[in-house]
Amino acid sequence: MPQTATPNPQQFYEQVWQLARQIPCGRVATYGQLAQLIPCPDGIAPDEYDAFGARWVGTAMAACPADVPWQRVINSQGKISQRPGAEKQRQLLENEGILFVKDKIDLKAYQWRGPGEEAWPQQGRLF
DNA sequence: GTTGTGACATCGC
DNA sequence: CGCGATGCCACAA
Repeated sequence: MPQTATPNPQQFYEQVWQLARQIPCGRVATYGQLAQLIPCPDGIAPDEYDAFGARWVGTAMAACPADVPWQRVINSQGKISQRPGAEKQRQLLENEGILFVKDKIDLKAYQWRGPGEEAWPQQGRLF
């Protein structure tokens, strides 16, 4: 008899953080992408999770520890979400080798595919 | 126990 | 292509 929608919300948060830590340098991931990479919690409908899981990721990232590269997590628009220090985040991403085009980055080239891509054949540098 | 807000994504105009 | 409005859950006061 489920009383709460998410039995272990905090565990879900740890999943997000752990997944964010696996993002290699020079790569970025979207909130929706992380949400899809994480299995939907027990008792949650897949469609519901797919629809709003991204928001839980955002909430989780809102309280992410310092060892999490939150800077590599952006929205599905390929832009940096509205948050204090957004400009600094852009600098950090540029420092990793990510090129910004009109405040946007090419997710098609920089979006992280998922666990397993962390080990790139060449020192993780694209060019 | 209730109310308000949020580091998103999607659809419509 | 840009902007506005919508919907879920979780957390803090």
